[in-house]
Amino acid sequence: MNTPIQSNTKEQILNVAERLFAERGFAGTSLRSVIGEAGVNLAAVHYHFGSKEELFRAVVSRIAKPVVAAQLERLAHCQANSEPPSVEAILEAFLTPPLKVICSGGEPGINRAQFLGRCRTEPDSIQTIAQQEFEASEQSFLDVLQRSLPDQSRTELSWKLDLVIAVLIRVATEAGKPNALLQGNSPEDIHLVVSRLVRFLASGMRA
Amino acid sequence: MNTPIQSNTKEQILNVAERLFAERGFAGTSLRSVIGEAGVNLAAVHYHFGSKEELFRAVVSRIAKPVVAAQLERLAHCQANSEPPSVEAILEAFLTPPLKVICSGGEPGINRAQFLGRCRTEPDSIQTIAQQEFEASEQSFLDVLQRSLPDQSRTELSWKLDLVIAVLIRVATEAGKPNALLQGNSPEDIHLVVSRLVRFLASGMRA
DNA sequence: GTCTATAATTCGATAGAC
DNA sequence: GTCTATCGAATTATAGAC
Repeated sequence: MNTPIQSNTKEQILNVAERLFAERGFAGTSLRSVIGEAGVNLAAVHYHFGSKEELFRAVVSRIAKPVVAAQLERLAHCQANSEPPSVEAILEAFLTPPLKVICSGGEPGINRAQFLGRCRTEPDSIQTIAQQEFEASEQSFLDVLQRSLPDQSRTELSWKLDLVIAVLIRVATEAGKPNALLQGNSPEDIHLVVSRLVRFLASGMRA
Repeated sequence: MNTPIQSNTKEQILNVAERLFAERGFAGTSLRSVIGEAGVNLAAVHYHFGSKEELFRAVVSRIAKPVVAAQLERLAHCQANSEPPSVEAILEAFLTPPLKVICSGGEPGINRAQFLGRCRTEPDSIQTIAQQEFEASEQSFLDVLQRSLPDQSRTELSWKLDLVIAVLIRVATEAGKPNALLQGNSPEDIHLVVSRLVRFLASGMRA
């Protein structure tokens, strides 16, 4: 069984890049600072990722992929129960996966939350990269929301979902801090927080 | 009249620091990059502000002071009309001043919005500095909210107000972009956006 | 004082040996 | 896959003409 051992260089770079991007932002993080802490060669970054932007995209993608998959699965599940689903069910499907993934990671989890928050204050060219990774999910949720709230324009639902995401990211970034909404990372903790957020947001979506 | 002319060195440093902190974050901004663009000596920073952290606080403070003052004035005004005021009136008093200040500045206004967004993704030690500058206002609004919504615990109102701020900052940061909620900066634009946000948030505050 | 030319640095990216 | 060496672009600093 000569299964080629996956070098840990790639993952090492991703781990350091995730933390440094979270701490210093995209422009503030040089590739040389990443390879320094990761203990790898500069050329390895370009070999594995191609460019700094693609490295950034890979960091986003590693976070986004399981989240988006879980969101779409939950969305399909609640559509199977009723079509269109209630606003509450849609919000629950949207909010639960990111909170689960981000909270179940300990120290790296905090980095990921901070990283996602950072993405939204980056210049447009970078913010777009992050946006693209979550776009498929957001469009699907917008489609279902549109059917659940047919009286509202796409534009209106669009900025409302954007504000839902702002709330979600704030909760994730603050997780674990004193007085934060989200303290532990047990399924019960997450379920409680999601139901509170749904109550906080659902009527605003309808308004 | 030997009134000492206020050197513009201090303001110059503040202007450049505001922009660089917004673009690169606290850690990503070196004092040398600030003094470089400001055209002043490194020692001037320590003379006027004492340290990099205090410079950061000064930048926050310059943004926060007029915003907080206007918020408290509006809060007092709506308390004069009815005590306790409605949730809608409280939210309107809270949201209007920052949107006005941030939107009426052109290019620097965008910097300020981005800066405030950045603050919330900084490490705790830095985030705390920003928090302190807005604390007086937030406490006052929490007090009034508490009387307006006596059934909810302080803790509950606290995280809800925190999410209101997350929404506010998102709207400010996105201002002017395509599909953004806030496009222009006329009083009518701002009033329309505030009323939409109040509708989006008010029922969630009560839930 | 202001402007231009250029030297020095930093950074992302690539080629080629191993 | 990893390394050394180097390129080209962008930025910053300095020198010198006017």
